[in-house]
Amino acid sequence: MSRAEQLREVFAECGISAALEVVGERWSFLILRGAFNGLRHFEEFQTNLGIARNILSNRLGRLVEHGILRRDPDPADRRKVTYRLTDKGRDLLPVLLSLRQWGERWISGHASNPVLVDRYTRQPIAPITVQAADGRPLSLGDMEWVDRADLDREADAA
Amino acid sequence: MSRAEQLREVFAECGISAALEVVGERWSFLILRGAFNGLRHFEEFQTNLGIARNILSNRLGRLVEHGILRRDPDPADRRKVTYRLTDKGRDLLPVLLSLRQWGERWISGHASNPVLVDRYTRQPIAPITVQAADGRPLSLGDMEWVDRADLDREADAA
DNA sequence: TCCTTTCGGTTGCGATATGCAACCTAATAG
DNA sequence: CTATTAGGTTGCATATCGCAACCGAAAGGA
Repeated sequence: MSRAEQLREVFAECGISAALEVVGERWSFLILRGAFNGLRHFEEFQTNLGIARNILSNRLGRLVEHGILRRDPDPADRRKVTYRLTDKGRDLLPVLLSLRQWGERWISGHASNPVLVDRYTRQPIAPITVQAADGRPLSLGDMEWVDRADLDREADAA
Repeated sequence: MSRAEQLREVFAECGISAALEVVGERWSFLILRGAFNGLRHFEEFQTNLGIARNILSNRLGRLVEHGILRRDPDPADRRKVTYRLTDKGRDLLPVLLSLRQWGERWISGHASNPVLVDRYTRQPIAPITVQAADGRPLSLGDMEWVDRADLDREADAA
């Protein structure tokens, strides 16, 4: 396989493409942010985010389809529908938070409100970093992209 | 300020909105992924990602404008232009990696290739997690959203 | 009971973004 | 001195988006 073919395959099967298929549209992240902040109903999302109703409808539908939100009727009021995060959706938190921290650091220049704190110590959460298996923080210079086949071969040789 | 006004302000000034203004378009993340994987030239991005040339041109321009990529002429061949990550761009790595890990876990179902390893131990990097200031991993139940003013008041009271 | 409001949408329409293919200019290669 | 390569730009068709108006079912109020 040529270098070019290899790269093309890499890009096609990468988890990033897969993830972007599902949450890549402009409003998806903002809807998820809303859900993490406690929004549950259509009208709440609409008025708080300022999103067009048809787009919101479409995005909520997609997120439900992909198992990121669950859609349930509200038992107390049958007009209402509640949207809430599934485990799959909740697992997007590191993505949202790292994006938020980057935006705070490099674009808006200050911490946003509200702050996400450790419930017990009341300390804000730490910046999200890339770490080694043992927990050491890694910077780009400490890391290397390795083809999985090569990595297996290294392991065998050792 | 009403609860609704408060929330609306929260959403408008949030780091996520700021970040999405810059890297929120569909192809931006994929271009950045390419840059992290060593792509440098227009034609490399175009053939490897399969992106339309006009869109690629536009996105590269935007990323350069926002200081995420640097655009330099290639000293060896004056037809060529090299695009490379700035510090601001490199700092997006946690976002890219957490998105990739999520896609691998919940969509494609398997680890992508190539693997990012610790250069010295040859171990793949750890899953990206949310941690407390002291490094303890936190799950959603361990955390709480707090208004910054309230948090300051708590600190004063203590 | 009838009237009004709320909720979660859908529909129509114009503006915007996207993808594709052809074309262009400068620089290099042969 | 011709062909090829690199990095775009242009035109055109299509897809997506945002806005505003509308809708049906369910509550709420008199």
